[in-house]
Amino acid sequence: MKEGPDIALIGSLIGDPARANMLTALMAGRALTATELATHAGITLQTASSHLSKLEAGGLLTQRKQGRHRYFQLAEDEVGLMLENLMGFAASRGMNRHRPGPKDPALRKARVCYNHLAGDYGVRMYDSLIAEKQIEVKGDDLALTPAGQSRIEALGIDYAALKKSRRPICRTCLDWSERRSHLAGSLGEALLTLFIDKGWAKREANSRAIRFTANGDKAFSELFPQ
Amino acid sequence: MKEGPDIALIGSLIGDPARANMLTALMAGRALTATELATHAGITLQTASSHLSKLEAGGLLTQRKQGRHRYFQLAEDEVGLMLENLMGFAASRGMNRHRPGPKDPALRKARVCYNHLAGDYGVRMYDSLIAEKQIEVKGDDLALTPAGQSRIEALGIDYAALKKSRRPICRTCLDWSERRSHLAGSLGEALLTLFIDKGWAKREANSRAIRFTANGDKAFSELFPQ
DNA sequence: GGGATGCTTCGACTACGATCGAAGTATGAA
DNA sequence: TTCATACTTCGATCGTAGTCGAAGCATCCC
Repeated sequence: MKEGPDIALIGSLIGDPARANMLTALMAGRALTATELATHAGITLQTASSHLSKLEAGGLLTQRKQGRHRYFQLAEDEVGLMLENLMGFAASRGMNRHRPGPKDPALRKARVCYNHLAGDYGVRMYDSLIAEKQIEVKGDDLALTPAGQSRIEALGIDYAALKKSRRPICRTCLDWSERRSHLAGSLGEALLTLFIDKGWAKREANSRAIRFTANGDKAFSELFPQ
Repeated sequence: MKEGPDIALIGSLIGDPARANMLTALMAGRALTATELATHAGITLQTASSHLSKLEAGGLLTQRKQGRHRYFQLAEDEVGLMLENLMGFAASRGMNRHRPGPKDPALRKARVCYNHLAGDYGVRMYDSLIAEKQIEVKGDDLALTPAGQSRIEALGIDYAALKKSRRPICRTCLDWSERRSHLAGSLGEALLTLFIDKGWAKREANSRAIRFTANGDKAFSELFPQ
């Protein structure tokens, strides 16, 4: 009895609809203010404030003060991974809050998973990187090969900077729409940033969806052939 | 707003301490009766009954009637995997219900994860199988190699029977104590059953811990060298 | 300074869900 | 049949957590 870690604590944190909405909104990767999160959850600012402090106490969120705003975001990569995993499970049980709407296909095609690319595009990129041996599965985690390293540097990603951080560079994340792995970690983040900086892809407002431009689509397909 | 699957539903199911205790108890893999689960959770039978019907409605549990008993167990492999994943997250946040006690080391050494072996032994077995190319990572999932197939048949496992089932034979599961992968799926289950049938290992009562005998220890090390 | 805006804290209300006693159903044993 | 066990359903109670109004800080702008 009473063995192991306390899953009830996290469960209850996620279990409240208002908090779940906030977390889902934060899965889009942007840091959001308390007011924004309140409207996302459909509650008043006071209530949101109380929820946010609980989520922060539980280690799911961190806040940054900037002027008179407080920006909240998911505390670490692990939080995003855990949430995506839960979403996958919920989706597999048919626990959907909405009948699949017009937005759904866009989300399945390409979306933000906290800070990296997910959906069909995310999986395609991952598969391509594996097939071309630029990343490889090493025991339990993912590693960048020398070939992969020079490749991403050619793209303009600062490998040294990635390496300096304590965060893992590569890591897998389970996709709830595709039910397949895609690339997370600081490299996953850097790649998504790159696509956006280059103007290949754009985030849709108030959504996790990512829209690729015609050029971006072409460039992406060339970079990551099927 | 309101995108994606409803994580609040599962969250709230897991979020109640009584239900979390029941689920944790069921992670030991045995099917338990309502009365047993009630004592595990420290509540009366009536309350337990209400919780159990909720968990069943949520698709986390299934029940089997046997005489006047009702045996409850986790609905599918996915449920166990999801719970172990949550435990891993909770453990990483230091959310423990108890100060690490005397039982803790035993659990870390070898324990049941729903229906397969986890802990140090589970990870060792997994690593060994990979190193000897008896299972291999194939894209996103695990596959038994021809060498692995004849190997497990030599051990007395009915490969044809495993293959017939719709369940995946091999699959990875994230270990919350080791933070590494170990082998789940029907093969994982068959192997654990084998160890117990051969008398190499024994389940401890009312615990997820598994105790290997001296002989079992030796046999295990020979079968799965480091 | 004065007046927004953004957010937190306090206090009170409310509703939902966990809880258990009591009664009801089903299975098994004698 | 009768009694015992295993469990469910009903009904009532009770606590707690979510909710918001009002007031209190903090920051920024003019």
